[in-house]
Amino acid sequence: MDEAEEEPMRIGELARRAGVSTRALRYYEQRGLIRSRRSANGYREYDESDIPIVTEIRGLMSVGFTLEDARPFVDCLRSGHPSGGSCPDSVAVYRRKLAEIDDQIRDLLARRSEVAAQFAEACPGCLLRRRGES
Amino acid sequence: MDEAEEEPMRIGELARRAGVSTRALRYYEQRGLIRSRRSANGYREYDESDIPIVTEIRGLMSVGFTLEDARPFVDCLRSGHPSGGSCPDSVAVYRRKLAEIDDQIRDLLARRSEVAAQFAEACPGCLLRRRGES
DNA sequence: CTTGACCTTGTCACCGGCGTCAAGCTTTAC
DNA sequence: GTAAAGCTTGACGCCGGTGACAAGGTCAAG
Repeated sequence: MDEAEEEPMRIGELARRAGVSTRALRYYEQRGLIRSRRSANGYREYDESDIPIVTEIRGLMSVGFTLEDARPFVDCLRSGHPSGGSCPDSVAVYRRKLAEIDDQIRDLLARRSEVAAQFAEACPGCLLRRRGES
Repeated sequence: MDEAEEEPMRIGELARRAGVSTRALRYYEQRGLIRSRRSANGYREYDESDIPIVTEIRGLMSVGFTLEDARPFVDCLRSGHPSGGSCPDSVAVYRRKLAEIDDQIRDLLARRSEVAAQFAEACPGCLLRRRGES
C-alpha cells in the first residue's frame, strides 16, 4: 500500500474540491448536514467521504431542494449506500418534491390564466394578435 | 342631495372596507402606493376613491404581482381611468408578468424532469407503477 | 521577524410583505 | 375619572442561503 492518506483535509480544500464556498460548508455544518473533527488548533478536518456528501447536497439544491430536503439523502449516503436517493426517506422526499413541483406548476398555470383574464378585461384587444401579427 | 359625505374615513375603516390590515395600508403608504391626508390629531384620512385603489392592489397581489408591479396600475386609476390596467405602463407590466410566469413554468417543468431523472437513477423502479398499481 | 494564506467565531445585510409588540397619544362611552 | 378602542411611530422577526466584513489565531516560507 502507498502511505498517502495522512494529511487531513481542511475546509478550504473541501470547498475547492466540492465546488462550494467555505461559508456554505460552515453553514451546512451548523445546520447539521455535514460534520467535522477538529485538529489541535481548532481547524475543521474532513476526509474523502465528505466530498460525495457535499456533492449530493449541491446536486439536490441545483434542482430546487432545500437543505432540509437534502438531509435524508446525506443520512443515506453516510449509512453506506452508494446513492443518497435509494433509502426510504429519500424516496419519500423525491415523491414529495415531485408533488410540490406539480402543485407549483398547477398554481402558475392557474395564475397565468387569471392574469390573462384580468388583462383581457382591463384592456380588451391588448392580448390579441401578439405573435402572429396579421 | 343628502348631506352624507363629511366624516373622513380613517385607516381602520378603510382597512375593513378593503379587506386588508391597517399594517398593510401603512406599508403601502410607506412604499408610496397610497396617500393620506392627516387630520388635526395626526390620524390618516382617506376618501372613497382609495377603496378601489387598495382593491386593485390586492387583486394584483392575489395573482402574484409585487407591490412595485402594482404601482403603474395605481397611477392609472388615479389618473382617472376606470380600470387600472388600461394604461400603457400597466399593459407593459401585464406582458412582463405573463412572460415571467411562462419562464417560471418552463423552469419548473425542466426541474421536474431533472428531479424525476435523478430519482429514476438513484432508485430504479421507484418511479414506476405509481397510480395504476396492478 | 514578517508577510501572507488559511483558519476561527460572530455579526450584519439581503429580499417582500407584512405580523406583532412597545409606548404613547386621542376620542368616545359609561 | 377611567377604561376601551383606535390611532401614531418605531423596531424586531420571519424565511433560505449565503456574501461580506470584523477581529483575531495559526502556520509555513522567506
